[in-house]
Amino acid sequence: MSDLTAETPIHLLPEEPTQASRFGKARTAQSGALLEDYVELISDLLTSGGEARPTDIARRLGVAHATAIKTIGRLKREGLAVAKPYRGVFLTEAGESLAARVRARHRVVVDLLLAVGVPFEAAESDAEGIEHHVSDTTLAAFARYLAER
Amino acid sequence: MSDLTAETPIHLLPEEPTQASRFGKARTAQSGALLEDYVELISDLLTSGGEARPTDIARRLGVAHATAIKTIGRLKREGLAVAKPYRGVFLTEAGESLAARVRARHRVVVDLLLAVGVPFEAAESDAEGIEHHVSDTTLAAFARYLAER
DNA sequence: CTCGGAATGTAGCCTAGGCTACATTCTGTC
DNA sequence: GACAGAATGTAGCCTAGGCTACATTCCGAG
Ligand SMILES: [Mn+2]
Ligand SMILES: [Mn+2]
Ligand SMILES: [Mn+2]
Ligand SMILES: [Mn+2]
Repeated sequence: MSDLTAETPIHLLPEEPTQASRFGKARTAQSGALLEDYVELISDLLTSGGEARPTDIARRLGVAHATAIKTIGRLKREGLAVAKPYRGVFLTEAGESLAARVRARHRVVVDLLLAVGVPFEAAESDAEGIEHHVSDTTLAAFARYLAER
Repeated sequence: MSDLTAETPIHLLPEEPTQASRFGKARTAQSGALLEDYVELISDLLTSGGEARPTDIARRLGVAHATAIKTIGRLKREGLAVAKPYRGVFLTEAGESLAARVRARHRVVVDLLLAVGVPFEAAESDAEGIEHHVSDTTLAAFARYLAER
């Protein structure tokens, strides 16, 4: 190749700061993902069974109970949950509020995937990861699409 | 509440093994995300400029150069890239092949987001995280939707 | 040809999030 | 009421992926 760059599309690569900011946002979103899944799950367990025990949380998530307990400790440090030894886990106001938002977003993401033709199990499975990367802007667009469909 | 559970929807919670498997898939997908972004970016840099230097990679990703170099080491260990000291980074067959798949998927995800009404910058930004959680099944559904639209 | 600045590489530190192994506490059954 | 088994908690290990600080190498201007 000599001095072409003629018929190749110009904007193949985004500019550096733009791209760096996109990657940075993805990293930030990912760092909150685990806490989001925990509060959503704890809220579900509290609603459906009245209690959220570390063992149940661990089994639902598919991790060792020690892993769950350690993460519950982080939920407490971040003010999302409270738990006294051997007494189960409960959510703070902040935790409940986060859980509500996370649950609503999860449902919208699944519904959108179904609406564009994704099979049910793939929709539920992929949504578990996708949901954490859906911004408010995108969520609003999804809701609008579902409403106007 | 006494012994109701009457007018509440039955299938609010998925069964344990099902849910655990969904969370597990999300964890697995996440663990490959960084490598995917690296090979896609390296491929872009090689195509557009002929070389992929650690400094450029780091600047594009918004991380310190030492972080990029460490991850490049992991790419080498996993057989996705080759690099001799001070000589830039290149992709193996496996790396190129992964990059091609990742780039194609990235584009489909962005196109689908745009198609359902997500604004451009949100689409590009969210896609950077979402793409890593889109299974082959879901990707196929996206492509079909875009084709039939 | 030299030498200074940029790029590259190395070392070491930190946190998150997995795990196993072991210690402790609780609780339902007899 | 004792006690075995389940649940809970603790300790310690590992890897990934960030970072800063410092050491080394390269290369282009003069
Ligand atoms: Mn999730
Ligand atoms: Mn979810
Ligand atoms: Mn990405
Ligand atoms: Mn991408």
